[in-house]
Amino acid sequence: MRSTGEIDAVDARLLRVLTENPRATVLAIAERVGLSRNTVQARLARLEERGVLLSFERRIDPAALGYPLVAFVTVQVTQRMLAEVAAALDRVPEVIEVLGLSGRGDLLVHVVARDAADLYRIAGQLLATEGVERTTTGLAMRTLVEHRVRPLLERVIAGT
Amino acid sequence: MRSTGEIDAVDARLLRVLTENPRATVLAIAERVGLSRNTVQARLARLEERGVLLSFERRIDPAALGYPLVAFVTVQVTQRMLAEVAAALDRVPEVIEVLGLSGRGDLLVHVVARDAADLYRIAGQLLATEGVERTTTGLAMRTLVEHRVRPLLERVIAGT
DNA sequence: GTCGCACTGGTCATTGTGATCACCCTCAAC
DNA sequence: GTTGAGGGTGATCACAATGACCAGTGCGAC
Repeated sequence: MRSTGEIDAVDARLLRVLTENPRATVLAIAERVGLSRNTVQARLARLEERGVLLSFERRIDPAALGYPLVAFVTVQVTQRMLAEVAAALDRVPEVIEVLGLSGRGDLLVHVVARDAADLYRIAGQLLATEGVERTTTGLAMRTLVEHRVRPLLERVIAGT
Repeated sequence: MRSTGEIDAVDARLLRVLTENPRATVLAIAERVGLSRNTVQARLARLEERGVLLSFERRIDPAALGYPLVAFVTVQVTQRMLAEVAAALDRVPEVIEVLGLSGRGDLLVHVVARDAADLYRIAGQLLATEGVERTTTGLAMRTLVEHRVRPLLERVIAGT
Protein backbone atom coordinates (compact mmCIF):
# COMPACT_ATOMS: atom_id res chain seq x y z
CA MET A 1 0.00 0.00 0.00
CA ARG A 2 2.95 2.22 -0.46
CA SER A 3 3.11 4.96 2.16
CA THR A 4 2.85 7.80 -0.33
CA GLY A 5 6.23 9.37 -0.34
CA GLU A 6 8.60 6.65 0.61
CA ILE A 7 11.21 5.58 -1.82
CA ASP A 8 12.30 1.97 -2.17
CA ALA A 9 15.71 0.61 -3.01
CA VAL A 10 14.97 0.46 -6.71
CA ASP A 11 13.93 4.09 -6.81
CA ALA A 12 17.05 4.97 -4.94
CA ARG A 13 19.12 3.20 -7.55
CA LEU A 14 17.45 5.18 -10.30
CA LEU A 15 18.21 8.35 -8.42
CA ARG A 16 21.78 7.31 -7.93
CA VAL A 17 22.23 6.92 -11.65
CA LEU A 18 20.72 10.33 -12.19
CA THR A 19 23.06 11.69 -9.60
CA GLU A 20 26.01 10.50 -11.61
CA ASN A 21 24.55 11.63 -14.88
CA PRO A 22 21.60 14.01 -14.67
CA ARG A 23 21.06 13.84 -18.43
CA ALA A 24 20.86 10.07 -18.54
CA THR A 25 18.11 8.82 -20.80
CA VAL A 26 15.50 6.40 -19.59
CA LEU A 27 17.07 3.65 -21.65
CA ALA A 28 20.49 4.27 -20.24
CA ILE A 29 19.14 4.19 -16.71
CA ALA A 30 17.24 1.01 -17.46
CA GLU A 31 20.31 -0.86 -18.48
CA ARG A 32 22.40 0.58 -15.69
CA VAL A 33 20.00 -0.77 -13.10
CA GLY A 34 19.00 -3.88 -15.02
CA LEU A 35 15.32 -3.17 -15.39
CA SER A 36 13.11 -2.84 -18.40
CA ARG A 37 12.64 0.54 -19.96
CA ASN A 38 8.97 0.38 -19.11
CA THR A 39 9.60 -0.10 -15.45
CA VAL A 40 12.07 2.72 -15.23
CA GLN A 41 9.72 4.99 -17.10
CA ALA A 42 6.86 4.18 -14.78
CA ARG A 43 8.95 4.65 -11.68
CA LEU A 44 10.42 7.93 -12.81
CA ALA A 45 6.95 9.20 -13.55
CA ARG A 46 5.87 8.21 -10.07
CA LEU A 47 8.86 9.88 -8.50
CA GLU A 48 8.03 13.06 -10.33
CA GLU A 49 4.42 13.11 -9.37
CA ARG A 50 5.14 12.27 -5.78
CA GLY A 51 7.28 15.37 -5.65
CA VAL A 52 10.49 13.61 -4.74
CA LEU A 53 12.37 15.95 -7.01
CA LEU A 54 12.74 19.49 -5.80
CA SER A 55 12.88 22.58 -7.95
CA PHE A 56 15.44 22.83 -10.68
CA GLU A 57 16.45 26.18 -9.24
CA ARG A 58 18.44 24.33 -6.65
CA ARG A 59 20.88 23.32 -9.32
CA ILE A 60 21.61 26.84 -10.47
CA ASP A 61 24.76 28.23 -8.94
CA PRO A 62 24.16 31.78 -7.74
CA ALA A 63 27.88 32.41 -8.06
CA ALA A 64 27.54 31.97 -11.80
CA LEU A 65 24.82 34.56 -11.76
CA GLY A 66 27.19 37.05 -10.26
CA TYR A 67 26.49 36.41 -6.58
CA PRO A 68 29.54 34.64 -5.24
CA LEU A 69 29.07 35.48 -1.57
CA VAL A 70 26.94 33.29 0.65
CA ALA A 71 25.81 34.25 4.12
CA PHE A 72 23.46 32.92 6.73
CA VAL A 73 21.66 35.49 8.75
CA THR A 74 19.87 34.50 11.89
CA VAL A 75 17.01 36.87 12.42
CA GLN A 76 15.12 37.27 15.64
CA VAL A 77 11.61 38.44 15.04
CA THR A 78 8.83 39.87 17.15
CA GLN A 79 6.64 36.83 17.13
CA ARG A 80 3.41 38.52 16.06
CA MET A 81 5.22 39.95 13.08
CA LEU A 82 6.44 36.66 11.68
CA ALA A 83 4.19 36.67 8.66
CA GLU A 84 5.02 40.25 7.76
CA VAL A 85 8.72 39.67 8.14
CA ALA A 86 8.52 36.57 6.00
CA ALA A 87 6.72 38.55 3.34
CA ALA A 88 9.34 41.29 3.48
CA LEU A 89 12.14 38.77 3.14
CA ASP A 90 10.37 37.24 0.20
CA ARG A 91 10.64 40.58 -1.55
CA VAL A 92 14.43 40.66 -1.25
CA PRO A 93 15.92 39.06 -4.35
CA GLU A 94 19.16 38.11 -2.62
CA VAL A 95 17.24 36.05 -0.11
CA ILE A 96 17.51 32.51 -1.41
CA GLU A 97 15.67 30.67 1.31
CA VAL A 98 14.14 31.30 4.72
CA LEU A 99 13.57 28.69 7.37
CA GLY A 100 11.76 29.04 10.64
CA LEU A 101 13.83 27.63 13.45
CA SER A 102 12.65 26.09 16.65
CA GLY A 103 12.51 28.37 19.62
CA ARG A 104 11.03 31.81 19.65
CA GLY A 105 10.81 33.88 16.49
CA ASP A 106 14.05 32.78 14.97
CA LEU A 107 14.56 32.71 11.25
CA LEU A 108 17.49 31.38 9.33
CA VAL A 109 17.95 33.44 6.19
CA HIS A 110 20.11 32.16 3.39
CA VAL A 111 21.46 35.12 1.46
CA VAL A 112 23.76 35.66 -1.50
CA ALA A 113 25.55 38.84 -2.53
CA ARG A 114 27.72 40.29 -5.24
CA ASP A 115 30.46 41.43 -2.89
CA ALA A 116 31.13 42.51 0.66
CA ALA A 117 29.56 45.91 0.23
CA ASP A 118 26.49 44.33 -1.27
CA LEU A 119 26.21 41.93 1.62
CA TYR A 120 26.56 44.79 4.07
CA ARG A 121 23.73 46.58 2.37
CA ILE A 122 21.50 43.52 2.42
CA ALA A 123 22.24 42.78 6.05
CA GLY A 124 21.28 46.38 6.81
CA GLN A 125 18.09 45.94 4.89
CA LEU A 126 17.17 42.88 6.89
CA LEU A 127 17.87 44.62 10.15
CA ALA A 128 15.79 47.59 9.08
CA THR A 129 12.78 45.39 8.38
CA GLU A 130 9.91 46.09 10.70
CA GLY A 131 9.46 43.29 13.19
CA VAL A 132 13.11 42.31 13.15
CA GLU A 133 14.72 42.65 16.54
CA ARG A 134 18.19 41.32 16.05
CA THR A 135 20.32 39.74 13.36
CA THR A 136 23.52 37.75 13.35
CA THR A 137 25.35 37.35 10.09
CA GLY A 138 27.67 34.49 9.33
CA LEU A 139 29.59 34.66 6.09
CA ALA A 140 30.28 31.31 4.46
CA MET A 141 33.97 31.27 3.70
CA ARG A 142 34.19 27.89 2.12
CA THR A 143 32.48 24.59 1.66
CA LEU A 144 33.86 21.81 3.80
CA VAL A 145 31.37 19.21 2.67
CA GLU A 146 29.67 19.74 -0.65
CA HIS A 147 25.90 19.35 -0.59
CA ARG A 148 25.03 15.68 -0.99
CA VAL A 149 22.37 13.09 -0.49
CA ARG A 150 24.36 10.20 -1.75
CA PRO A 151 25.03 8.54 1.62
CA LEU A 152 21.30 8.58 2.31
CA LEU A 153 20.59 7.03 -1.06
CA GLU A 154 23.11 4.31 -0.37
CA ARG A 155 21.36 3.57 2.86
CA VAL A 156 18.01 3.25 1.21
CA ILE A 157 19.58 0.98 -1.36
CA ALA A 158 21.12 -1.14 1.34
CA GLY A 159 17.70 -1.27 2.98
CA THR A 160 18.94 0.07 6.28
CA MET B 1 36.66 37.94 -23.28
CA ARG B 2 33.95 36.43 -21.15
CA SER B 3 34.99 36.33 -17.53
CA THR B 4 34.64 32.55 -17.34
CA GLY B 5 31.57 32.04 -15.31
CA GLU B 6 29.33 34.97 -15.97
CA ILE B 7 25.95 34.38 -17.43
CA ASP B 8 24.30 36.75 -19.86
CA ALA B 9 20.63 37.58 -20.23
CA VAL B 10 20.07 34.94 -22.89
CA ASP B 11 21.55 32.23 -20.71
CA ALA B 12 19.37 33.40 -17.87
CA ARG B 13 16.32 33.03 -20.05
CA LEU B 14 17.27 29.49 -20.91
CA LEU B 15 17.67 28.75 -17.25
CA ARG B 16 14.34 30.33 -16.49
CA VAL B 17 12.64 27.99 -18.92
CA LEU B 18 14.39 25.05 -17.33
CA THR B 19 13.25 26.29 -13.97
CA GLU B 20 9.66 26.07 -15.11
CA ASN B 21 10.15 22.76 -16.82
CA PRO B 22 13.30 20.87 -15.93
CA ARG B 23 12.62 18.21 -18.56
CA ALA B 24 12.19 20.69 -21.39
CA THR B 25 13.85 19.54 -24.58
CA VAL B 26 16.28 21.72 -26.43
CA LEU B 27 13.71 22.31 -29.14
CA ALA B 28 11.07 23.37 -26.68
CA ILE B 29 13.45 25.79 -25.02
CA ALA B 30 14.47 27.16 -28.38
CA GLU B 31 10.98 28.10 -29.31
CA ARG B 32 10.16 29.41 -25.88
CA VAL B 33 13.02 31.88 -26.01
CA GLY B 34 12.83 32.50 -29.74
CA LEU B 35 16.27 31.27 -30.67
CA SER B 36 17.41 28.59 -33.03
CA ARG B 37 17.92 25.10 -31.77
CA ASN B 38 21.59 25.37 -32.62
CA THR B 39 22.10 28.37 -30.44
CA VAL B 40 20.30 26.89 -27.49
CA GLN B 41 22.22 23.69 -27.82
CA ALA B 42 25.52 25.50 -27.92
CA ARG B 43 24.66 27.67 -24.96
CA LEU B 44 23.42 24.83 -22.84
CA ALA B 45 26.60 22.94 -23.56
CA ARG B 46 28.61 25.94 -22.46
CA LEU B 47 26.59 26.35 -19.31
CA GLU B 48 27.24 22.73 -18.46
CA GLU B 49 30.93 22.87 -19.02
CA ARG B 50 31.31 26.10 -17.15
CA GLY B 51 29.81 24.38 -14.16
CA VAL B 52 26.85 26.67 -13.80
CA LEU B 53 24.71 23.69 -12.90
CA LEU B 54 25.28 22.17 -9.52
CA SER B 55 24.87 18.54 -8.62
CA PHE B 56 21.61 16.78 -9.30
CA GLU B 57 21.63 15.66 -5.69
CA ARG B 58 20.36 19.05 -4.74
CA ARG B 59 17.07 18.21 -6.31
CA ILE B 60 16.50 15.08 -4.27
CA ASP B 61 14.28 15.68 -1.30
CA PRO B 62 15.74 13.99 1.78
CA ALA B 63 12.24 13.87 3.24
CA ALA B 64 11.25 11.47 0.48
CA LEU B 65 14.20 9.31 1.46
CA GLY B 66 12.81 9.03 4.95
CA TYR B 67 14.61 11.95 6.54
CA PRO B 68 11.96 14.59 7.13
CA LEU B 69 13.72 16.54 9.84
CA VAL B 70 16.13 19.31 8.97
CA ALA B 71 18.46 20.95 11.43
CA PHE B 72 21.33 23.37 11.32
CA VAL B 73 24.04 22.79 13.82
CA THR B 74 26.61 25.45 14.47
CA VAL B 75 29.78 23.77 15.56
CA GLN B 76 32.66 25.52 17.22
CA VAL B 77 35.90 23.78 16.53
CA THR B 78 39.39 23.87 17.94
CA GLN B 79 41.00 25.64 15.06
CA ARG B 80 43.89 23.28 14.53
CA MET B 81 41.42 20.41 14.29
CA LEU B 82 39.38 21.87 11.47
CA ALA B 83 40.47 19.39 8.85
CA GLU B 84 39.93 16.41 11.14
CA VAL B 85 36.51 17.59 12.17
CA ALA B 86 35.54 18.18 8.56
CA ALA B 87 36.63 14.67 7.72
CA ALA B 88 34.64 13.27 10.62
CA LEU B 89 31.53 15.16 9.53
CA ASP B 90 32.01 13.87 6.04
CA ARG B 91 31.66 10.37 7.42
CA VAL B 92 28.23 11.07 8.91
CA PRO B 93 25.58 10.19 6.33
CA GLU B 94 23.00 12.54 7.81
CA VAL B 95 25.32 15.47 7.27
CA ILE B 96 24.14 17.01 4.04
CA GLU B 97 26.49 19.95 3.80
CA VAL B 98 29.13 21.71 5.86
CA LEU B 99 30.15 25.32 5.47
CA GLY B 100 32.97 27.14 7.17
CA LEU B 101 31.76 30.40 8.59
CA SER B 102 33.71 33.57 9.10
CA GLY B 103 35.14 34.10 12.52
CA ARG B 104 36.99 31.50 14.50
CA GLY B 105 36.47 27.84 13.97
CA ASP B 106 32.78 27.97 13.28
CA LEU B 107 31.08 25.46 11.06
CA LEU B 108 27.52 25.42 9.89
CA VAL B 109 26.36 21.84 9.55
CA HIS B 110 23.24 21.03 7.60
CA VAL B 111 21.77 17.83 8.96
CA VAL B 112 18.73 15.69 8.27
CA ALA B 113 17.18 13.02 10.48
CA ARG B 114 14.47 10.40 10.54
CA ASP B 115 12.86 11.70 13.69
CA ALA B 116 13.57 13.57 16.89
CA ALA B 117 15.36 10.69 18.53
CA ASP B 118 17.49 10.27 15.47
CA LEU B 119 18.37 13.93 15.47
CA TYR B 120 19.26 13.76 19.13
CA ARG B 121 21.60 10.89 18.42
CA ILE B 122 23.26 12.73 15.54
CA ALA B 123 23.65 15.91 17.52
CA GLY B 124 25.31 13.87 20.22
CA GLN B 125 27.60 12.32 17.68
CA LEU B 126 28.67 15.73 16.44
CA LEU B 127 29.34 16.95 19.94
CA ALA B 128 31.36 13.84 20.70
CA THR B 129 33.62 14.41 17.72
CA GLU B 130 37.18 15.17 18.70
CA GLY B 131 38.01 18.80 18.14
CA VAL B 132 34.44 19.98 18.61
CA GLU B 133 34.10 22.39 21.50
CA ARG B 134 30.49 23.44 21.38
CA THR B 135 27.41 22.94 19.27
CA THR B 136 24.15 24.77 18.90
CA THR B 137 21.31 22.99 17.18
CA GLY B 138 18.47 24.75 15.45
CA LEU B 139 15.65 22.62 14.19
CA ALA B 140 13.98 23.85 11.02
CA MET B 141 10.27 23.87 11.75
CA ARG B 142 9.04 25.12 8.45
CA THR B 143 10.03 26.80 5.25
CA LEU B 144 9.04 30.44 5.05
CA VAL B 145 10.62 31.08 1.69
CA GLU B 146 11.20 28.10 -0.54
CA HIS B 147 14.68 27.87 -2.03
CA ARG B 148 14.81 29.98 -5.17
CA VAL B 149 17.10 31.75 -7.58
CA ARG B 150 14.40 33.12 -9.76
CA PRO B 151 14.63 36.75 -8.64
CA LEU B 152 18.33 36.69 -9.41
CA LEU B 153 17.67 35.25 -12.83
CA GLU B 154 15.16 37.98 -13.51
CA ARG B 155 17.75 40.54 -12.62
CA VAL B 156 20.28 39.10 -14.97
CA ILE B 157 17.63 39.06 -17.67
CA ALA B 158 16.77 42.66 -16.98
CA GLY B 159 20.47 43.42 -17.18
CA THR B 160 20.60 45.05 -13.76
C1' DG C 1 -7.81 -19.94 -6.63
C1' DT C 2 -8.11 -15.55 -8.17
C1' DC C 3 -7.50 -10.78 -7.76
C1' DG C 4 -4.28 -6.88 -8.21
C1' DC C 5 0.12 -5.20 -8.99
C1' DA C 6 4.63 -4.58 -10.67
C1' DC C 7 7.50 -5.96 -14.18
C1' DT C 8 8.53 -7.58 -18.93
C1' DG C 9 9.28 -7.37 -23.83
C1' DG C 10 7.34 -6.11 -27.86
C1' DT C 11 5.50 -2.66 -31.31
C1' DC C 12 4.28 1.93 -33.08
C1' DA C 13 4.45 6.76 -34.63
C1' DT C 14 6.50 10.76 -33.26
C1' DT C 15 10.00 13.73 -31.60
C1' DG C 16 14.51 14.95 -30.22
C1' DT C 17 19.52 14.50 -30.70
C1' DG C 18 24.15 15.46 -32.03
C1' DA C 19 26.93 16.52 -35.53
C1' DT C 20 27.71 18.90 -39.59
C1' DC C 21 27.39 22.32 -43.08
C1' DA C 22 27.55 27.08 -45.48
C1' DC C 23 26.32 31.46 -44.55
C1' DC C 24 25.40 35.98 -42.24
C1' DC C 25 25.98 39.71 -38.95
C1' DT C 26 28.47 42.82 -35.96
C1' DC C 27 32.03 44.45 -33.54
C1' DA C 28 36.74 45.27 -32.51
C1' DA C 29 41.48 45.04 -34.11
C1' DC C 30 44.76 46.00 -37.38
C1' DG D 1 38.59 49.62 -44.81
C1' DT D 2 39.70 45.07 -44.52
C1' DT D 3 40.03 41.24 -41.75
C1' DG D 4 38.83 37.93 -38.45
C1' DA D 5 36.50 36.03 -34.54
C1' DG D 6 32.40 35.02 -32.20
C1' DG D 7 27.70 34.12 -32.11
C1' DG D 8 23.77 33.34 -34.48
C1' DT D 9 20.94 30.93 -38.35
C1' DG D 10 18.63 27.40 -41.06
C1' DA D 11 19.13 23.08 -43.20
C1' DT D 12 20.29 18.47 -43.50
C1' DC D 13 21.43 13.74 -41.83
C1' DA D 14 21.31 9.22 -39.46
C1' DC D 15 20.18 7.73 -35.24
C1' DA D 16 18.32 7.39 -30.56
C1' DA D 17 14.80 8.22 -27.28
C1' DT D 18 10.00 8.95 -26.10
C1' DG D 19 5.37 8.01 -24.76
C1' DA D 20 1.78 5.23 -25.30
C1' DC D 21 0.21 1.05 -26.10
C1' DC D 22 -0.74 -4.23 -25.14
C1' DA D 23 -0.47 -9.09 -23.98
C1' DG D 24 1.80 -11.94 -20.96
C1' DT D 25 4.10 -13.46 -16.45
C1' DG D 26 5.19 -14.08 -11.62
C1' DC D 27 3.93 -13.23 -6.97
C1' DG D 28 1.86 -12.04 -2.71
C1' DA D 29 -2.61 -10.95 -0.46
C1' DC D 30 -7.18 -12.16 0.33
